Amino acid sequence: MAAQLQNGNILLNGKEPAGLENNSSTTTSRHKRLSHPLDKSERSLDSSGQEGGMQASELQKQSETESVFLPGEREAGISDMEVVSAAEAISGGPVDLPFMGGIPLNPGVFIMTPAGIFMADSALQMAGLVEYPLQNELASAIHSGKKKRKRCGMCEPCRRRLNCEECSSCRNRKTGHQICKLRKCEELKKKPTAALEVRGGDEGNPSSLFHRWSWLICTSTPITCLCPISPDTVT
DNA sequence: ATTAACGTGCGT
DNA sequence: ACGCACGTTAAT
Ligand SMILES: [Zn+2]
Ligand SMILES: [Zn+2]
Repeated sequence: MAAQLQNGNILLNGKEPAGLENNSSTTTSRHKRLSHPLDKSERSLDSSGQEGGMQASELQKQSETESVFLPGEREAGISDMEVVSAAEAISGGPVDLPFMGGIPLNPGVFIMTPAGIFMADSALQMAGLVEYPLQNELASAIHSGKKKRKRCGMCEPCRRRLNCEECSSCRNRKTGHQICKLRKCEELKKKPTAALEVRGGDEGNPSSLFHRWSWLICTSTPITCLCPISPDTVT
């Protein structure tokens, strides 16, 4: 039973058990190609006898995830992605969005949607107003060449919840150790350095989550939140 | 202990 | 440049 507020595990966007980076001199995965290049079949043989596919949590997510109340506007070919973040967060469902984790929840945030008013752990994150501070935190770490980056959780690939099971990554999961190509975070695709800068641009994009949601998001000030919306404020 | 998946280097 | 295999880290 851990389903209750996964994002509640406030890691604090700050320090983790600091001072642990002095083990090996290896930057990360110093690996060598010592094996013969032609032993693929051999590798596939090692099957741990524990694959079958996804595990409980994955399956669970599949079943739930139907409630969508976001302003439809992009419902063309939604397979198993798009909109969900808010729905799940609100419904108290399983929230696996990484950008929700490790963030000091802002208790005083309300979100108004055509479906009603809700309170979110952090509407800002939901709206993509604020980028993952965790990532920012890691920025320095990245520069210093350490620690693995985490998926942003907001890009389209990140929002997919099912492995396609057909891409090379899925097919070679055993040996490849890579996430499904269709689920590979756009952010992680960028070079670590590039990911640090730029980003954002959301504020300028009219079709961004920001513009789509900013009008109904009241920051701070809980209860007294009177959505400051005037007919002419909305674009 | 297991599982997921990032980072890296080599072969192509 | 790209894909693959593997070491390794982070989370369960
Ligand atoms: Zn796939
Ligand atoms: Zn992403």
